[in-house]
Amino acid sequence: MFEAEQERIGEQIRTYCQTQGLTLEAVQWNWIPFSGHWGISLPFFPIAAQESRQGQKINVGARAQELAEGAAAHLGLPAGFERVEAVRGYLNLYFDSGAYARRVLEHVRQEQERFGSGAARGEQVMVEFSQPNTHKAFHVGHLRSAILGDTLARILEFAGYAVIRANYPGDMGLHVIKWLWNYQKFHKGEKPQKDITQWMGQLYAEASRRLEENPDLEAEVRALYQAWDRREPEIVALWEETRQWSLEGFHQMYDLLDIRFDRYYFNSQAEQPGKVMVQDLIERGIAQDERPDGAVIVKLDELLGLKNEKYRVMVVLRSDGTALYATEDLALAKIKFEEYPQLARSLYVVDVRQSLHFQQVFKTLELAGYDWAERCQHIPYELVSLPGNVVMASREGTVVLLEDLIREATERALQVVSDKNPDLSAEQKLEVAKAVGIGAIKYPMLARENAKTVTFDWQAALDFNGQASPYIQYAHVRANSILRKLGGDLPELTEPQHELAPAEVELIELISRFPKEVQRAAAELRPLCLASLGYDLARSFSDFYNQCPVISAEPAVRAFRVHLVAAAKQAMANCLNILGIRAPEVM
RNA sequence: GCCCUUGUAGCUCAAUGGACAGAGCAGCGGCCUUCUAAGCCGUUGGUUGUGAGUUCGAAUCUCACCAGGGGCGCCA
Repeated sequence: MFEAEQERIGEQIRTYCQTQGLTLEAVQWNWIPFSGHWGISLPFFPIAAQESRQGQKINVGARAQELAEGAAAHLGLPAGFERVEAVRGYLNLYFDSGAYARRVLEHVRQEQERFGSGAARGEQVMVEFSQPNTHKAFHVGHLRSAILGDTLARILEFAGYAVIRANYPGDMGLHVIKWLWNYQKFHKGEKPQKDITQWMGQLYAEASRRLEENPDLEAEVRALYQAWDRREPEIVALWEETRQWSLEGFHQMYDLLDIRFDRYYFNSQAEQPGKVMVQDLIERGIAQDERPDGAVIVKLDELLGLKNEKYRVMVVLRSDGTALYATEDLALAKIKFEEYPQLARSLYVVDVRQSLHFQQVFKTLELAGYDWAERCQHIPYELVSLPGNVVMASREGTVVLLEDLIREATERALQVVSDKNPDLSAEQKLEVAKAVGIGAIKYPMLARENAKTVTFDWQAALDFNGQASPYIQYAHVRANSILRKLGGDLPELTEPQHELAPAEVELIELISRFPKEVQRAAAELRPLCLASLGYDLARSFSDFYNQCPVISAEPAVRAFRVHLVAAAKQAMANCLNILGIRAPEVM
């Protein structure tokens, strides 16, 4: 937020270093830890070490301190700062706290819900996520891609990118045929009730069970698959109708989760174009057709002349000529860039087990000469497992259905809100329960490194205490409560006339960090940065809330603190919003 | 066999290569005539899997090893 000053001082330090016969490459400012004041810090060890490497016999620590002291003397006291010190090899510059505080709060007041957002970059990014299979249940295991992808899209958008949110449902395959077979034979004419995906999932499980109990029936399923391949109108019509049911079911789910998409691509739509691309690869000698004895493959390591196996061999078409996922992924990538030629990046939020697959697909596209291949990137994430390291799988029956989880979480939240705040209207209570319940589900999936497994257990998921989203929401509500009680417009914002309490200092510091953390989260594609900051903000606000009275404070102090409360509330709201979690006004 | 990934407090997880490795949960002890106790305060808890290396400085980078998870020609 104060880059201009930092840069100017960085220049001065560089000049100072030159007078010492040293070159300072990049000025990397750090935060000053455990200071209780704001400021920026620069270690002089790298420069001292530079001298050491040039053969001078020096004590690096002592020399760093010497240089820091020299730099401090050279700088004097720059405008906007109230103290400069050299400590243990670090140069610390402390902002003029009154001016700094006013500036942060003023900035938030002007930006409001845009606070923390980056300037538009004019760069288009597609984020593909969720990819649910139609004709199947939607369980907690599917949740991570949906939530992670949605939040990444929000982060990128807020950071200044033009984001296209894409979904890619698996709407064809053996699982769909099985479902259709079971429906035709045992459920003809039935229509889904209110929990659509649950019903679809039940029918799928039933189909699997029937086939397992009586394997002879698989001949019927195969026959049906062939009918589909011939595109028999009756089958196609049934597929289209039932697929729509699934999509409606997904839509209900996304609605509950506040997740939306701009564009849907379908598995089935990439099948034929994929086969065309494979034919092209064969003709150009990139793919090898080993049919009828083998499949169509791309020998990636061999083509690249690699000695160690890395990309291995990718099968791009089955020996019977039918398409695989790989076939379709080749086409899908191309379809995306045909539709959006300006895409700077095409991201795939897909679980980590498919890392090799995506490396193969992207490398093959690169070999085929598509210049956009290098703009494709797989964003891997680990799965959601159950305690005891049990992976959720529909077939094993080890799943927690999403409907059940959402219902349970919101019911639990409703109970708590009714208990804590009985005066709210039934409508308000329900709204709060949804915000809290959904937030409690989302937060643990975001406050974790993408590459780390999320272990789902009911107790932790429904625990609304501690480091969880209800804590942040609650802090937001408390801030709102103060503002509501004071009512009316905010007084004029001036520099604080009182000495700021440590809790005020820390809170302002955290608020000021938000814009940078947004950029970092976008650059690293890690929602965790913001999940952590949101929690830190809430904790810091709670601290302030307990130590610094607002309403009962004397007028001058109150005038300043009201603005601090408003800024903190805005920062927490923006942070929650970017995570896809609602910030209620009461709870 | 090859590749990827994880290992931090009893448990779940943090920590832009930087100054004393931090939270939550669980445990124990306190705090509601004071802006919502979904909160706050106090307290207990660590040779960052092991061993080397790079660096002025390593939980973080490199290598080896140990342990868990995942992936490796027609599953998705």
